[in-house]
Amino acid sequence: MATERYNPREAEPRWQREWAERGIFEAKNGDPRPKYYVLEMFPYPSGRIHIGHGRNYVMGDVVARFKRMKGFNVLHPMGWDAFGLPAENAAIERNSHPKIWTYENIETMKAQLKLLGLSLDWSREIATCDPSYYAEQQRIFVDLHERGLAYRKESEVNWDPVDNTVLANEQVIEGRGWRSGALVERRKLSQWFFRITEFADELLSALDELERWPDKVRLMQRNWIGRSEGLSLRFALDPATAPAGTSELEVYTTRRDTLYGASFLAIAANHPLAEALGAANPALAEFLTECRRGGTSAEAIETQEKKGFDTGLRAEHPLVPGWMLPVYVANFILMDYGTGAIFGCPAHDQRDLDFARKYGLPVKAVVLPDGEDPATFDVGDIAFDGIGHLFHSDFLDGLSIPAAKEAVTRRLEAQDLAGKPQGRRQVNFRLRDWGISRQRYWGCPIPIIHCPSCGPVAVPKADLPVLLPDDVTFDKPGNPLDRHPTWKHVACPRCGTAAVRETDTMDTFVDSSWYFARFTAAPGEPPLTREAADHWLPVDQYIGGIEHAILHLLYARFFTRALRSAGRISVAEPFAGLFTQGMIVHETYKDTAGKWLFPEEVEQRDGGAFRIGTDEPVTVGPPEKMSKSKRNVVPPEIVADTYGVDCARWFMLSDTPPERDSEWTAAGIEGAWRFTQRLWRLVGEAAELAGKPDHPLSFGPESTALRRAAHRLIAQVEEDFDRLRFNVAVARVHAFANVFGEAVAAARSAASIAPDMAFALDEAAGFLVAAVGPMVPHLAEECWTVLGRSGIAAEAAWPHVDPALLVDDEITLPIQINGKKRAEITVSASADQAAIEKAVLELDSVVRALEGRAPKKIVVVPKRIVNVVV
RNA sequence: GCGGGCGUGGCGAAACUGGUAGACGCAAGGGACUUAAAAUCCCUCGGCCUCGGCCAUGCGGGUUCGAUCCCCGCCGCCCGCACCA
Repeated sequence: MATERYNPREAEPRWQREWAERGIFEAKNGDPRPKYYVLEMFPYPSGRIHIGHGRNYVMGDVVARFKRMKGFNVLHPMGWDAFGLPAENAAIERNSHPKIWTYENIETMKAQLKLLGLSLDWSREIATCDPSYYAEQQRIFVDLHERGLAYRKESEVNWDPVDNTVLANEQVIEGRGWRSGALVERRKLSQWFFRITEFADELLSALDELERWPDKVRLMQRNWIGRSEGLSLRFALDPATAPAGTSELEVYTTRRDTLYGASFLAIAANHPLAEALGAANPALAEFLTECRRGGTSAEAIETQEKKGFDTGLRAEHPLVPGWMLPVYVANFILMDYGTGAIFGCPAHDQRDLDFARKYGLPVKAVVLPDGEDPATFDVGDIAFDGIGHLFHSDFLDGLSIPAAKEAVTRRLEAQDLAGKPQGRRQVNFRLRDWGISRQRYWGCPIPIIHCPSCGPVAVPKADLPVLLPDDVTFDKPGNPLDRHPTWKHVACPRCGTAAVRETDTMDTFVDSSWYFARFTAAPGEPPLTREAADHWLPVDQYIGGIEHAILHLLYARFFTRALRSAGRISVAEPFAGLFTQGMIVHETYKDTAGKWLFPEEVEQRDGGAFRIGTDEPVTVGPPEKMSKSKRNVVPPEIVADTYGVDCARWFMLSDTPPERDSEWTAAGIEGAWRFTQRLWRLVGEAAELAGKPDHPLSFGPESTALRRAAHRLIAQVEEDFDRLRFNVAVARVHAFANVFGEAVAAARSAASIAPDMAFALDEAAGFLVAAVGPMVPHLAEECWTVLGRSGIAAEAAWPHVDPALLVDDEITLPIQINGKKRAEITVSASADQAAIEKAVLELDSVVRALEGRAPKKIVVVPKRIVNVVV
């Protein structure tokens, strides 16, 4: 009997060796088959992985293996996002070197990933900290620098006082550093930037074409880019109040329709005009200082009072000569958005209203909600920002908001102020250029040399790479590169005088902005060739966490466009399909002393939880994201040893939709174990019963029914894989296993097995193995052997479905009376509507339900339902 | 505050995006095999009753022959953004 247990501990390593020896997962660039590029977001080598990290790799692996079976030349690579701060922190702690820590972790994690039986092309493995990787990144930087896409400017930056480095806006979450969690401070520094705003419009409009991206991510990016259409409008300043040499003030507004409701102008505290006025006004200067003290944290902003200071400056309303508006400095105006100045219309903007009430400024409504009486309408304390029509607005009266916006824009475009149109249409973006300078050692050096006479000069490509020096110390705070005795001192490549290297390194998000392109180069090829990149890109299916919805995914999109404009590649978008998977969560356990316990230390019985060994009661907490600190982690090694990785893979794919969080439970993994064993038994038994069958001349009803189920299984699972609905695919396999199990049981108890049934059993077993192959690849190989198939399962073709077997010749239709199901009828699939109606009306249950009444109408939806209406 | 999503048995979930609500699994209960256990197999499993029905997809309306699905109004969770003019 072939019913001995399947032993994954023996079989899994054996098949992994076999795959590696055959090299079947190594993609070839010249392969004539259609390409398919599947990629999971590459990991940061932080130490060890737990089973929670495995989910997206397993999902990607199912796709990769499935597409391989479908005949694609699949690229499924893996690498390491290896630069970053934790390595430096670890180096400080252990008095070691970031490189040592990083490469040790890579080794550990690589072994763990290999344990999962992933069909990865390890021949293309990369680590971003490898000089061969960052050398190319430096060349790209130089290319972008030449095109003005990388530039340097003095700017106020987000400073993380714990990590001692600068953060991009995207990396500040609720006023705190995304990694350290420290409250971010503002500092002024000279920084390198990537001109992502150059592509703001493209990055926004191209989102519409990313149809295989989640709507949620597209929306988040859309909001982040934050396009607004408005009017840039210059106000003439009253010469009597304006500082010398200043005659006008430019504001940006989207609500130019409400211009007749204006009651003040406000400028940012760091607006040049505010600074000029402050020079002559000590009280104002003091107010400006106070504004600068304000924190940028969410709490600080929320609780911060809206404060203003009347500068005494007066500006003339552009549409009403002689109407003078006061100019305030206000602490809520941002210098880096628009022009750093606004006009306030309190009636139709809540913030302006609060400000106006506080400083006793007029509130004049100019948009009337439809249906309101103009004589009695009053905004009170809630500004009206809804839809309505203009009133109290001269030539705009009666216009809708969009019409009024257009009318005002036309008028001000035509109106002259100091020889130029007073207003001009302007599109603004919330998106800021990407600051990439980091005052860290363990990153890609920025290939720039600062010369006292030439200024910043790019390192000539012939001199690249700028290598990180190994001999650095971490005993003092600050950047080790900066205090290295010799590294930064070089001659200016242009004039030869003594100069210094840029000691900042690049944000590690730069490293991950092009790694998918780096993978397209075959081993031995140059790191980024247009030919290879154009062949493989875009990535057909990208898989990773939702937490990268903005940061990584926006940067990678920008970088791809930047590479294209530098002539390095031809594609504009890096990822054609994106999938954001949910996390694996696990209950948490605490002992009586409040110490976290690992799941393997806890036993659950009799409705309680107890510590194994001591029997001490354990407090069970709700499922949370697996994390080392809470110890609610499951190491892959333990799962592999106990159940095998196929079992873990099966469990990870079962039950929960892949985009949702999934709970890891002991009962769940047990269930997966039972099913994998059942698969093994069923296939083994079928193989034994069927022998080596020939194709029979005809099929009886039983064998046909089994074949229908098997062919339908393949068709359905194929669709499920294409839509990444792994949980549904698993359910279909279960359902088929039930059908198949009955057929096997019937065959077992039969006196003899007819040739058609022998064939059907063998075919069904093969289809079942093919369907589960991408999910449980090791088990599939064992089954493949048992079935006596040639070759190996990983290289097998996806089964061919006979379309004739997908259509039933009889169908069962539910029958509703007035929309409620009352009966069923089985008819020939070719029965026409009249025949169905007739048959339905003759049914006992229908006759009874009609109680002698004549049906008003009968709705027959072909192949779906019959509804009799009385 | 703005934007978005989600509410289906004890639990995870399905339901061809308007057509038999609860597929499939987990847990639970009962049974078979066994000296016993494990393993395996079979049955039951949304609620209520008069065993033929009635009520059930967060709540209340609506559209439709027919609504988990579409529309309107609530309630409750979750996520993103956050002084963006």
